[in-house]
Amino acid sequence: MALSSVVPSVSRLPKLAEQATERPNEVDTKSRILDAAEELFMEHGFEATSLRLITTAASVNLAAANYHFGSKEELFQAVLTRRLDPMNQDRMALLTAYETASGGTALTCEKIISAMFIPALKLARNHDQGGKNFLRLLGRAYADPAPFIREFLSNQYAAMIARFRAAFGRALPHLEREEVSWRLHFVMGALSYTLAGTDALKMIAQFHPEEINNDELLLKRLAPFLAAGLRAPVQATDSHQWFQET
Amino acid sequence: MALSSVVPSVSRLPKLAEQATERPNEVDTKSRILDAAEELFMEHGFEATSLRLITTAASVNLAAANYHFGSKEELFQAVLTRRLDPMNQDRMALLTAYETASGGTALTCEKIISAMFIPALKLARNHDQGGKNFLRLLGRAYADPAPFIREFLSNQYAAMIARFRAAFGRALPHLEREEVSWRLHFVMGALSYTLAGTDALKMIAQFHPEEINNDELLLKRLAPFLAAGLRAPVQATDSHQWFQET
DNA sequence: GCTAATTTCAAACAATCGTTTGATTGACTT
DNA sequence: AAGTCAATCAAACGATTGTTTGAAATTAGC
Repeated sequence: MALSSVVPSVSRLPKLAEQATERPNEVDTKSRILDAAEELFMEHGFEATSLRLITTAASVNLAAANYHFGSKEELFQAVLTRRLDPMNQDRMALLTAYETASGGTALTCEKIISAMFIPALKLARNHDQGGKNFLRLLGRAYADPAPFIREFLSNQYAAMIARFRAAFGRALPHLEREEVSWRLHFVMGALSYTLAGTDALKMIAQFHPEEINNDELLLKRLAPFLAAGLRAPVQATDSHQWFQET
Repeated sequence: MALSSVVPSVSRLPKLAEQATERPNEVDTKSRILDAAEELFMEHGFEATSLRLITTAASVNLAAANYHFGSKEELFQAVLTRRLDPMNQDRMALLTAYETASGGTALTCEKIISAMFIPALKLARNHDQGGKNFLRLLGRAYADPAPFIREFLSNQYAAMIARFRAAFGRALPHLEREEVSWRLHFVMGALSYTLAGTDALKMIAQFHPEEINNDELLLKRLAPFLAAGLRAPVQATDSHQWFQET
């Protein structure tokens, strides 16, 4: 917070021109902290993860976390932005590509859902970068009550949500704007819950213990479910069919 | 933990036969702690809520929390059990009532979803008991990474989940067991995410600022979405229609 | 009214938290 | 070679955490 520079210079990073064959996993302190923090925040949550746990796992000094990121909250935000920002950029770029390819005709729900999920899937496949850990961390962050987390995510997602709400509105012209907002909300809910929870992983292990590419299997189950929900007929406002006891 | 009795006797609870007109909100220490903990756990999460915050809000001594509940974790579990156990009992009882009423014919998805949601709705309507706070707390707990929370919820939900999975299996005979498990998982996800998040409340305030009975409006949007998703056609296992780039 | 059990209370416990400090290291510029 | 500046380090900061203690207060049983 009172740090002189959140982005310090690169004078002493990797001993400069060291032999590349020396140690392949040797990266700068900043990235080591981010990697360790990503895994530990996912495993224990924000409050329950101490900076000492993170810096020990990263094999760096305790003060390095505050030096490079300012505070624990800023470190958490840095962990999220590192992957979340590119992913949402990919989502919007893919949606734009679909729309220009289709000419003037409205996109199908399937296409729009693909534009949301393919970038997430691509991130999850980045095993060398621990992308799968990040998706679970993201799902947890979405349910975290801390105000600074909710504000941060709200800002990060605002542009993408607005973009996809407009696309769904064109794909489902018979739905009023409010209904489209609700259904997009439910889509995001089922997605983040599935990515965050451990239950989904348990189910995959139960039914397909040999399966490696978990996330594609997961989204292949989720996508038809969501597309059908999006296309559901609207419920009459005064209807009580759902809530009569018998 | 090392307490002599987690369930102490009732020797000094409400000053015994005090005048009922004295103070209507005068309840025993144990309930005061539970009420304050329910609200504060929902607002700040488990780790970020200190026992001093809880006991101060409840106007009781700090040591009373450990005396009556043993530990902070046991207090959290007590907060959950107090409402979760009766709600899940209600859900299963309602499902049984529907099944006996229908004779031998299988229930519709709408009926089964009703059996899941009506008890939750009934709990949310208990304004004198702060039931709405509890539903949001429950949704947050479902995304909490703490192992003792996940184990506890898994045990609490196991019987109900198994009961409803069987009902959905009979309602959707064309789906294989694995697919039914997945879709039930997605239903639980959209529900808990919607109940836990603040976004849903913001949307209600945005579109219906005058509306009071928020939860019924919310579930009236959610139920058709989920029912359509449950009835969605199955996706071919080798199909790639969802994930091709163009 | 007396004893025993239960509950409340103020105070302290050891441990851990995020953050800061000041010195030291090492690579760069001039 | 001297000096500059970013980076690392051990150590400590004050504050807060969950939990425990032992005495005081209140109630229940007889």
